[in-house]
Amino acid sequence: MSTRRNKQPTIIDIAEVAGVSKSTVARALSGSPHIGEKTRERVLSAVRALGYERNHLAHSLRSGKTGLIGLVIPDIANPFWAEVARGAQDAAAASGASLLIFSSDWDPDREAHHLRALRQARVDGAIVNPVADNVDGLGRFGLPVVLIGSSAERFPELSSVGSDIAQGVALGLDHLASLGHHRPALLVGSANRLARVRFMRVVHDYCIAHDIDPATLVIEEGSYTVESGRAAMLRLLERDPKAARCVFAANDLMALGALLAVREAGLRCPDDISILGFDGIPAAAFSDPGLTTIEKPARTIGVEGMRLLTETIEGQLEHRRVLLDCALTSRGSLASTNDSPTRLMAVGSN
Amino acid sequence: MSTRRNKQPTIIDIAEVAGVSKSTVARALSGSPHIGEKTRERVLSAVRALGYERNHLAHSLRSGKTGLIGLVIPDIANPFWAEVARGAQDAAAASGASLLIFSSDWDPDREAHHLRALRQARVDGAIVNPVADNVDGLGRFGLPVVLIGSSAERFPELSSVGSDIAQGVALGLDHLASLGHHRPALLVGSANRLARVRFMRVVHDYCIAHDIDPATLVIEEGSYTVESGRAAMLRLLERDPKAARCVFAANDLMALGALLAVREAGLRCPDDISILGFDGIPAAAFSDPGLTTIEKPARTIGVEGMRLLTETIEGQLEHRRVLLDCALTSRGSLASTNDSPTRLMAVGSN
DNA sequence: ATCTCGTTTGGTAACGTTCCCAAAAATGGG
DNA sequence: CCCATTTTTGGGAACGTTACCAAACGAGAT
Repeated sequence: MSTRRNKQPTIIDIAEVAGVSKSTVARALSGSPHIGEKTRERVLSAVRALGYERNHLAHSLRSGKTGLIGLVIPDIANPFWAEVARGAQDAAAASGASLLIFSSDWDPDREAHHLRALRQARVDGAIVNPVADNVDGLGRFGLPVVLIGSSAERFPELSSVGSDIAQGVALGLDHLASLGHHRPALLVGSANRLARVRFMRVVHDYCIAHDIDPATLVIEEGSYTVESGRAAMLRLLERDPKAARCVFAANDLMALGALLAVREAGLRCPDDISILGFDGIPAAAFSDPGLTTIEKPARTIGVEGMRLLTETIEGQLEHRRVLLDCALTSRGSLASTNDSPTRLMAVGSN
Repeated sequence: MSTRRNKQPTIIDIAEVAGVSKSTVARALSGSPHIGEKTRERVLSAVRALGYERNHLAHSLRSGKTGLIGLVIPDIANPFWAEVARGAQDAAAASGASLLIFSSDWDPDREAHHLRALRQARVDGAIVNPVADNVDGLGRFGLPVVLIGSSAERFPELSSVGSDIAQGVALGLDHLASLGHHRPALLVGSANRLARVRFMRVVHDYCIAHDIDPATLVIEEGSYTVESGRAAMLRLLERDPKAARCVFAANDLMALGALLAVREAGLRCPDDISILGFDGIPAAAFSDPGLTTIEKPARTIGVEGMRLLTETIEGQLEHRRVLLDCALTSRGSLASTNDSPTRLMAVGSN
């Protein structure tokens, strides 16, 4: 009946040492007022002596709360999502919760698999960036959920936090227009991805509002990777070397790829071709020229997502949709159309 | 006594529906052979009908295994560690485990805090990149641990997996020597960081072995960030503009910072100054010129760490130290000393 | 001294599993 | 058709915690 060796002590061990019942130990540990001052001291010193740490599993099983939060994002190795994860993690740590992080790789099957794992782990809730079109999987998740990122608006009945793409795109297109680029070529993502549809719709709306015929825009398709951006830019240059003076990419990786392609083609950015990115990944600061980009508030998305989820779990919040503003980060990849038109000739003849 | 509404069903609910005892349900679920074929069918169809999912908490409490693995790294938003995390996560997912990821921010207190949280969550084991000098915290962790990264050798009694820095540094210095750079300037990390000490020792050993006096090496200190690398490079150029023809940075971020500083100073890489990085972060591919770097097998470190940990947990493995080879990724930031000496003049007079 | 009231304590039943042991049912041989 | 043996099933107890209820205790009022 003595303290078991080689195992973590339980409240029963404590009770034995302190000479009280386990109920009393539980009271001392939970800071209940219904306990004498000297007994509390005795229990707490026994706790210190044995190095007791409460078994979170048993606590969770009894109380129904695990202190675990699920985070399902496309790819933790992707700098944007890593930043979101960091924000969520900081917020979670601040409220004493732990994060279970999963990468879905934009695969609905994997997402469903991870959601199931989260439910079985009895997480208190989850923050999810839902992939394309599995409406049902999320619907029957049955736990508090906060959606993050672009595709959140597909589920208007769930709380969500994302960056305001419409505001970001408008910010970018306004800025490009102010430099004289009224009809930038677009580097968009794969046709089957929701983000592409949304990006296109926002651009379309902007064009309508600004008396530009959307049909006249030059569009190339990539898959959100550097390599696909490079290939798309090469296709663009091949299609019409002179037409593309300005490119607006739907994410920074493709923009950086475009930058590589421009250099590869013997052209210069921004002198010959201006490039505007979207996301604000750290790597955009290290390119030459530095990539001017519309920066999504990645870390804040994680923090706010966690905050919304906490409130949802505590039942204080019925439903909310948070849209965070994007910001323009100017580096060197944009030039005005009035700048050195001769330069284009010089390099073109090179 | 009927199925509770609005709650996840338990094996008791299943037992009721299938008209058997909970023991029988447990047997059907665990695939035990001691059960009749038709009863198993009946139970399983009840499981499907109710949408039962086993409560992982109760299972863990009873069995003593949680299927949770802790991962403590300096910063999940750091591309190198994000890549490690991805590798660990893939390996974990393959064996049905879930990862609890924590960022220590190189702070021993945070690390200790996270290790305590992991112990309370009753994780089956942990993969840790230990920060500087808290030998004790890890020693009394009391759970299976695998160390990853550079500082692992501080704890020779624990299994660990890391990249072979000595091999990587030798690879880099050999390569630089083959280009005529026999005495590269060194951009190292903060003096209080273990990684810096190790890097320096390896360089020292290499120099002794190659008849180079280590004392003649020019050394600048940064703190593993782009900005600190930029500042260090600027100091280096100020110290002696002509001396530094080649810089070997202890990590890629500082190398990229150095690249920015070189450009800022009106010089060119690699024509005027060669830069070699260390790590192999994705961003190194997007700079101009692309950063030649010694690439650590980040993702493999995560995968192998997870593999070692699994074996340790299962008791198959007593102790092992795995060292993975680094690889040289050549991009464009290195030039031979024989290349265009006139170029230096031309730019220098610019 | 007795009674009441408030504080402090212990006992016990959950939470949902798994595991062991014994009871029941099915099988086979005489 | 009965007994021995195997297969299948049910009834607990346990994992470590929390929560509720009742018992014990002291103190103050009568």
